[in-house]
Amino acid sequence: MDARRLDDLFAALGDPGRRSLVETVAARGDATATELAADLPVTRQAVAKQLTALADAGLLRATRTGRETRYKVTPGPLEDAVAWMVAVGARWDERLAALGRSLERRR
Amino acid sequence: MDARRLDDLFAALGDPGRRSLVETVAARGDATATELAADLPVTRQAVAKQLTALADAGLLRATRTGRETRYKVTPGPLEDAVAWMVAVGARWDERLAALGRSLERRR
DNA sequence: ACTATACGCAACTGAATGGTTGCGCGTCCG
DNA sequence: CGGACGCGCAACCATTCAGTTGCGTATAGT
Repeated sequence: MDARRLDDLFAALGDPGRRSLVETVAARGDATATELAADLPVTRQAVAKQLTALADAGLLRATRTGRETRYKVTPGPLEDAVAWMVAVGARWDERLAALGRSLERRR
Repeated sequence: MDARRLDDLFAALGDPGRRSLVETVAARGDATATELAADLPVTRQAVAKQLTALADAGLLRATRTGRETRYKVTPGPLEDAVAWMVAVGARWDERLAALGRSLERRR
């Protein structure tokens, strides 16, 4: 488990605004910075910054086609985060332990 | 799912130092601020602040006995975080979807 | 009783960060 | 070709926050 990657991942998820962005992108399937900014009280650049941060964390993937760059969800890193939580909490929580076994089985 | 609680939770987990603290407490079973600060290049107050932040997020529970307050892990909130990740990523990742089904079954 | 220990609270400082504005560059379309 | 659209980069500002120092208080041990 790469600790450095987990750092970026959790830090990215730590901000409510960024987490909300991930939710919206997930709901839409994909989206651009300007599209997302249209429904938010912030500028496009602010959203773009957050999106690049999320992309750096591995949560989103940017694909530039023509003059627009679309972002979509790449849920792989979420598994690492889940794995960390299970590793920490399994000892004290039976449901997390069960989840850990389920995760292990699927590997 | 309480969004407010998730905010505190992810924000608490977002800091590498704090996450490391959770790991150490989990490994020891329980610990005090001074104990943890002894192995770290920071002061006790710094650690104490982080511990109270983690306690506010619901990840740790403080128990004062005599003149010392011991912290231990309360993994319940981690399930909420896992649930959020599953909700976001299940559509794009079969393993997360499977995890979601497993989580649902256990409810 | 006296000292050492362990803690919490408050004020301060420096760094990180979210947001803004301004600008320049590539891309689509009339 | 020329204007509009979409994006990224850079500088700047305000806020937040982690960490420190200092102090007061309660508990444990001698």
